[in-house]
Amino acid sequence: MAGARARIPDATVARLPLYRRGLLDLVTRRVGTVSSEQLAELAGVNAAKVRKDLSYLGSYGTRGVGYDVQFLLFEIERKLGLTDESPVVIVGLGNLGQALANYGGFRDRGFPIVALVDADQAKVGQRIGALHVEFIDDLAAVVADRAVAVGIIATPAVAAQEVADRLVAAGVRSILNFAPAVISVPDDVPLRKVDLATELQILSFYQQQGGTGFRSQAS
Amino acid sequence: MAGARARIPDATVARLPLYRRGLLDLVTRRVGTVSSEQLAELAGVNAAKVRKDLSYLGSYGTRGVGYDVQFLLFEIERKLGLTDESPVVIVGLGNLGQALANYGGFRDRGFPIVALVDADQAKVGQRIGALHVEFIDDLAAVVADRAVAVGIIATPAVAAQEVADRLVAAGVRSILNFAPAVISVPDDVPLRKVDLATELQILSFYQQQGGTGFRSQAS
DNA sequence: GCTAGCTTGTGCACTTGTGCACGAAGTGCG
DNA sequence: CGCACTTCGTGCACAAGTGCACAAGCTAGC
Repeated sequence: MAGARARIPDATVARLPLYRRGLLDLVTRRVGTVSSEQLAELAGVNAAKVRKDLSYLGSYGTRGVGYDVQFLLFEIERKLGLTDESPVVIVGLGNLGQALANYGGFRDRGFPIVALVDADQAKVGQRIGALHVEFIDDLAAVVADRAVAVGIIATPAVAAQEVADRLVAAGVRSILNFAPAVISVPDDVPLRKVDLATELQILSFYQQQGGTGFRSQAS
Repeated sequence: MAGARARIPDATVARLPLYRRGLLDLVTRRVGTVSSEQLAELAGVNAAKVRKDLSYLGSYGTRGVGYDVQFLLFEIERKLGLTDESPVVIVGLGNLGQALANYGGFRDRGFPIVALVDADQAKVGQRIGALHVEFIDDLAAVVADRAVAVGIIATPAVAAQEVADRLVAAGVRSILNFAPAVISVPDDVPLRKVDLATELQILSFYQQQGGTGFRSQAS
């Protein structure tokens, strides 16, 4: 019974990309089926959790056999909404923004970067990778023309909220914030924050405490 | 009653850097005391959570008044182990590694990057920012000489585990992994993983579900 | 000193997440 | 066919995290 399952828990959603990566690995290795045990190994979690997580998607496994790699991969991608590409705009092209612009990992996984914008006229026109930097006032036009779905904020903290407002106004549907600032957006715009220094500080705590605690994970 | 409090919950540890950032903000604005309400606003969480989190550190507030900004900041930094700098080595200088090397946010927050290493001889000697790239076989010497405490893995996925092993062998005390791979390290080496594409996939899910879910946060 | 007004610290109930343990269901061999 | 074996799906108990609500404690004004 697949249709109309209960809501997928947040913790499970956060793990689906891990399973997806493991499955992609198996696909390239021409593996046809996988057990919860093996997938758990690949994703770095325990087998019971894998089975429970996957059961939220539907009953896609076969007892005594395991999960069909291709099919499961497809179902996970469908649930994650990765069937179509989601064009991305990066706002702010300091060091971090430039790096993200050059980082191939996004395009490979269905999130092509289609525009770069900055508020600094000195940066406008500059070429980074295959794109050139555009002026932030053109954001609305850029988003509309290229069907941009995701906005990445890589500006200094002080500019983050204003950029977020402009991204939302321009019609971007979700936002990933790298600026070390708390920003607020309407409830219907999913927002996530990544702060590299925060990660180091958390590591520092556990290291000081003498090791163990919070094995792996993040995101 | 400050001494020998119970263990600090993981969820609280993950928020301490947020409070710290808010407090730094207040310091520059010359604010002397702060209420849980205000700090909650700055950190993007609710006030009850702030109070409970801070109570794990000890009873550092004053009823009717709030928390002393300077003092609280100091206590949080002490608990996070940020009293001394933690030198960082970056392994792997592709796009992401180079970006991280140029990103000033680490040094500013007590994590100076003191070495860059790569397995590719063509990259060795190349200058990035104030540093030049060194060969990975010299890792142990580099770590020992410059008291490196943290290793950042920014290599392709296939190399991640081997690099992790070498970092641990060289004496690095904690690891931040940007490679899209699950790696394992000894229990006494704190490990965190950041995967940028994972974040986008999670956003994609909530966006597809029609907005709400998992407001802010990450890390 | 006393009262009015804040703000902290925490007990408690509730929600979410985790993982064991086991029944259900499928495979394959003799 | 029947049996041994594998592996999923899930009920259940426990652990962790959250947030309300309120008593305790502090300040300030008179």
